[in-house]
Amino acid sequence: MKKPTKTDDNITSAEKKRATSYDVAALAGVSQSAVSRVFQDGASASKAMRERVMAAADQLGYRPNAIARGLITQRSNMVAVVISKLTNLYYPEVLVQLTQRFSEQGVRVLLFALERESDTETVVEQMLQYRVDGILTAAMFSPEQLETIDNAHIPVVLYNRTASGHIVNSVRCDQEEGERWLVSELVGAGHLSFGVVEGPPDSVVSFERKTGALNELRRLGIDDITTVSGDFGYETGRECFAELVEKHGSPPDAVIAANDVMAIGCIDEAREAFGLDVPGDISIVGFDGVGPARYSAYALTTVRQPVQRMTQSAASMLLERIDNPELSPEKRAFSGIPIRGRSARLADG
Amino acid sequence: MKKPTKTDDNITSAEKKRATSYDVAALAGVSQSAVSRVFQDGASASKAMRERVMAAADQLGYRPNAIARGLITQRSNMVAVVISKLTNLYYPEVLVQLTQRFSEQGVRVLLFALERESDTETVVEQMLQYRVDGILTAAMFSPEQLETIDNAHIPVVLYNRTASGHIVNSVRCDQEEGERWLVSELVGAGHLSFGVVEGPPDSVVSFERKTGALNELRRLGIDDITTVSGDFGYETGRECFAELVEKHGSPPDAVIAANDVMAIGCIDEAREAFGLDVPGDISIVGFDGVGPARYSAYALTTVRQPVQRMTQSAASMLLERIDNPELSPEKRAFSGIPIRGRSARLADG
DNA sequence: CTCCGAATTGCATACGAATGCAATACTGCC
DNA sequence: GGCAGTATTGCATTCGTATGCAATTCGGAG
Repeated sequence: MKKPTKTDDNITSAEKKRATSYDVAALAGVSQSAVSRVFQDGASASKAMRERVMAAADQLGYRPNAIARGLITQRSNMVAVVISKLTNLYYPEVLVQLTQRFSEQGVRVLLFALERESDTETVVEQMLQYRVDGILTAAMFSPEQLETIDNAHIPVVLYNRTASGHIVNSVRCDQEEGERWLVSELVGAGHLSFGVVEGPPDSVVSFERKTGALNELRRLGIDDITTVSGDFGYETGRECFAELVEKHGSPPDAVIAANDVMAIGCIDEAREAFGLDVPGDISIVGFDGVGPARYSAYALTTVRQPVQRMTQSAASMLLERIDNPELSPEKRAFSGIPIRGRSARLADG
Repeated sequence: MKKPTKTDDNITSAEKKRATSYDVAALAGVSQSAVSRVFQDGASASKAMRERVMAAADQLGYRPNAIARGLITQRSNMVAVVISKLTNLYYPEVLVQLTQRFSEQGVRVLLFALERESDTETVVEQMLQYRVDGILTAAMFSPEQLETIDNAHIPVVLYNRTASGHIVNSVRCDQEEGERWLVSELVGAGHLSFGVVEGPPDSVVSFERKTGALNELRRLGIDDITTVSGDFGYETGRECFAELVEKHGSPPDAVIAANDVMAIGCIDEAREAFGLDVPGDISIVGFDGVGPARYSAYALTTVRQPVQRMTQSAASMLLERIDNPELSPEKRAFSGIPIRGRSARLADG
């Protein structure tokens, strides 16, 4: 043990101000650059130096200021993640996974939560001001906004949506394919009249699912189709079912809901308000494969998104683009996983 | 219109480098400080100046660098929000609301998602490095970690947990009170044997709920109590119920689950695997009042957390502490809202 | 027209760390 | 022991914005 430098107040840990690299340098009797180098990975520093600096550092409770570092390195090590509240009830799960993926790579997540998918007004400005290294969004940006982001040379990955007329990276679940499977199974099992419950108008996911279902239905020669729309929530799921029955005059043979939660709403309404047996009297299917879809009171027939693989893919796609900005745009589509539940009568076993 | 400064390449928008306040200043023919002042709220700038600067600014696609600003003002305008994956299925909702609350106040959210509640190792270090202005956590920090944060003079608000032996701000739902209500109603309706399903061992919420329930049960003279534990998830809810029946020898009169999702699991297992009628043969209650609790296949009897008010309160509590660090610690407890569902036979109507 | 006070504006510096370059300390080898 | 070559270290500058202080301008009153 050596005596502390001349005027040391001997304060246990940081008391007055946050310690800076200069403070550490002074205490350790080295230069500021030395301190900086000790706290980096590939920098050259002797063992002795490293020890002296570290000792001084934790005596002062020093830790590098990521803000200052970001300023000089032009790298904030932050990515923006955008979600919208009503986009879909299952996004929270996606969000947690994404955050963990980024964390593993030493990248922090700056979260932006929108009320509705189209509330992207100020968000872009915020992201750019914070100089995020990349953007991962599960909400729709306008072409102008994408243009703005492009000009700032910030890589973007769209999650479950694809830009209209703008070349951009995306990771998505193939909604159309999933709907085709659902429809073909239902039609194959003899269902002739259909109800389609779509989601909020500004949801791309809902649009794709509805379109996928309708196209396949028409292709198979089905034209007894009634359409209503909700907001992806349970309550509107129930309301939609009632509305569907009213519009159609009687319950259709099958209902295709834009997501699981609305499908569950439909099932409850069908059973409770109309005394129908599901799937005896009517088949009801959803999409997503979220937790509640597995509850055995529903045991939904649905298409599960491979969330693990999708988030993994999205995170690494973005990180790759950050490290290598010249990579050309890429679209990755994952097939959904067909789940034969007990909420619909399907063709085979 | 005046001629552009001598060597102007006349690039439409930001092309090469991000424009800085100096670039704007040069183009507008003013000083850098003038630009800085125009982009602040309470700064003095003449109308003429403001216009010239703004014109130059959006010609260059300039936007202030929040990183640099943070460095000089010692304010990052970011708060850290910590959640853990398994803490509770209902947290995603909390998270979205919190983020919106902070956004409204011009504060950005840096998100940290833990695998389990006790994985707080590196998180504290990260938060301090990024110089967040405040911390809102729904995961447990150790006393040492709280100490570290304290030394850095960063205000903290705990969400639904309270520190052991460390004075700190918190916003929580009164779990004990809620459990007391559930228990007294059940006992009042004549239930004599109880099963208690607790959550993961490192969950404070689970601990409080279990303790609250057990204390009240004992106070009312009930001692036929069987305890098992799950992880807050649906699957373990089902397993727990089976385990409960096995340990007890027969189904108890009532089951108190530490959260709604496990309660739902119990209901499904009771009905499907044991052919029991809920609530005819057995009463099952949960806690949280999340979405699926309302699904009419379950219509859980539960205690709903006033999420709106809690998030609102937590956000403003933290923001107050940021603006005024000297505010003394405060604990706010919100009563849960009793929900008389159809999953339990209660005393009165 | 002159002078005073208030409002603007510019100058210079600070925030905290990273890094190119030059100086210095080591290492091994002959 | 001397020398070439490499590994450490320090110096000085940079990132982009905010702000105290001094200089300047402006407005109006006398």
